[in-house]
Amino acid sequence: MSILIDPQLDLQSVRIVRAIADTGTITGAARMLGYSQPAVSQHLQRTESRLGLPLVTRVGRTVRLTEAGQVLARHALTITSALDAASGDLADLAGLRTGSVRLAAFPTASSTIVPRLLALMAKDHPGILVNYIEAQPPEAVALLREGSVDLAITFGYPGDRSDPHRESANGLRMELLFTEEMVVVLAADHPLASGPVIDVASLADERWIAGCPRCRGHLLAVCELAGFTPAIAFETDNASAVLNMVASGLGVAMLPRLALATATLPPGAVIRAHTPTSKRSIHLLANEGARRVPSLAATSELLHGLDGSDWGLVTR
Amino acid sequence: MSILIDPQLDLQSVRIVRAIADTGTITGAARMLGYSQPAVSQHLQRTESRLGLPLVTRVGRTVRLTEAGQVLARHALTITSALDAASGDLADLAGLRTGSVRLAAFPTASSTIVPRLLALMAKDHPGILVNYIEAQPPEAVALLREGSVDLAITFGYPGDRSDPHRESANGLRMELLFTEEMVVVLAADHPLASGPVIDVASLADERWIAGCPRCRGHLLAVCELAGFTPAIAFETDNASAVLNMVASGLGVAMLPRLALATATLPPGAVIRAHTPTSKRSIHLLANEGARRVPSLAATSELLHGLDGSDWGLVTR
DNA sequence: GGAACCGATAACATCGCGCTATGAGTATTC
DNA sequence: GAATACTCATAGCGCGATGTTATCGGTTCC
Repeated sequence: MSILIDPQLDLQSVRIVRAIADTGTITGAARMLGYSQPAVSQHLQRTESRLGLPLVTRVGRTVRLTEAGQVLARHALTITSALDAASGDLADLAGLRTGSVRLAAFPTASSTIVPRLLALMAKDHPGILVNYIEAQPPEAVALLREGSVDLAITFGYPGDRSDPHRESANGLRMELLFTEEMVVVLAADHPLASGPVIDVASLADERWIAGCPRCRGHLLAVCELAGFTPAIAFETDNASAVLNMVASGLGVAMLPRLALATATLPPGAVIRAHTPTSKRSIHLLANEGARRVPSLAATSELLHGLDGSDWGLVTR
Repeated sequence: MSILIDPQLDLQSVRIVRAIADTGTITGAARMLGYSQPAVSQHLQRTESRLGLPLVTRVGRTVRLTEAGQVLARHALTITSALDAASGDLADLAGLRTGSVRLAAFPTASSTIVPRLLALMAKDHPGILVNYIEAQPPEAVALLREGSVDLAITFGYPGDRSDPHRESANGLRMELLFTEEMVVVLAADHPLASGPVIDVASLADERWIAGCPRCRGHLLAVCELAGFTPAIAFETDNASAVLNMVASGLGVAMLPRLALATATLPPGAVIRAHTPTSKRSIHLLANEGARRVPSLAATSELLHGLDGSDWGLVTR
């Protein structure tokens, strides 16, 4: 289990001895390795003095391996093939022939963005294994920070003061993947459902159904801007539940467009734009330096190229 | 079969990544490897930029291996153990636990010096394999020159102009092992057999039995010095044959003392010193640089320590 | 909020390691 | 047997890789 390698035995020596074994001359070895003849000659002498053993003896005008040289030459193949195997594996990683990506994304993405990504990955880079974990943005960031995950897909709201650009510092890099509009969900028989666009202020007296904590935070911010504090009657991060509660007349809600792609809109609910309009952005978070890891760079590139317009996502 | 190793992957990187995998921090890795923390940090950055792949990511105040880093760490054990195996084998050679010696010696030594040497080698360095070839001095030198043999035990005569010191140039090294006297062999009933010392000149009219070519050359030189040219009736390099021929009254002979150790003196022959006295020397020849090869140095040392006085050899 | 720990960076010194030019010894050639 | 060509060794040189210490920013823990 000793990690101590004899510092007196370096790769160059092994390569040189092997080349001499192959060609029979120092000059030939030098040519094979792309060095000048004196370079090989001197290196050999240095190695011999380090080892305290001659590796070659002069015979005639050429050179012949001593017993020690022959021993080294015999080991050379093993050593070089072990190194070749290692650098081959590294080349596979660099060439995207192998590799793995550990990805975290928020729940709504699990049934929209992520499946589409995985299909693309399987097609373009079949050798790369993707490991997916569902996590809300804060947890996803934590996983990223502790190194349990390589990439995190998160969302954020413009005024959000918890992650927008503060994450880009501290070694984390944030890239914008999509933006999407928030929409208001009303019961189909709601009086305001007749108009195409709804003033949020006109919903001041409604009962609200809120989503996840961060979504609730955004709702509060929007309503505050409109001059009121919403009465939140229910909370659930299940979009389908929200839609059905609205359809049942339990209240109104504000959802991102993407959430609507995960659930079928029940007959009793309608979707409307609102003013002042509000948006949500979807980010890709990665450790600084992920760009240099081929598998992560490839995943990132595919994500950036993804078309989410059928879900109401805007690429930019 | 490519010998080309990715020059972008060096041992240091492998060691560092492995140390980081073990300790979890760069500082710890630096301590483990005996470097300063910035050294490891910078080396890591260089390697990453060479590879085009990050190997670590900062997490909290420590550091974590990326997938590439983990791959490299997994390979690290294989690579280091391959190197450890190589340097272990080299250490065995250096420590005389393994190794081989290819030895050539002249025929008479085969049944005298060499067996004694082999016994000592087996006792002192049981891990070292000795490969022995019998060869007359000229052939032994040729074998040495062409690299087929590591050590050669030869003999030479003082006036011999073929190998005494000319060999010490040209990359061959010659060391004196023993000297021995030449003796005259007479039939027991020979008139001169009664005296203890024989004047060579008094043997001018005898028929001579000569040995190997070089021995014959020496005989000619000695006789020339005594003022005559010997009549050579027979030639054989088999000492036992010579002795029996002399015992049968076919002639007289001059043999080295060592030759007498290889054959029992038949009753009909006697040995006498002669004047002017002549000597033969026994050498160890080796390629320059053999002193630095442990197995050859050990063999040489045992040879120099050998006691051949019971064969009439003089150590010096 | 302060102390301790970790990693990154800056500035700097050194020496490993490559190069070219050249010399000495060996094999091949006519 | 001299001329030629080839191989290895040496000298001299330059540069860049790879260490070092000092210091700073950021994180964790009490």
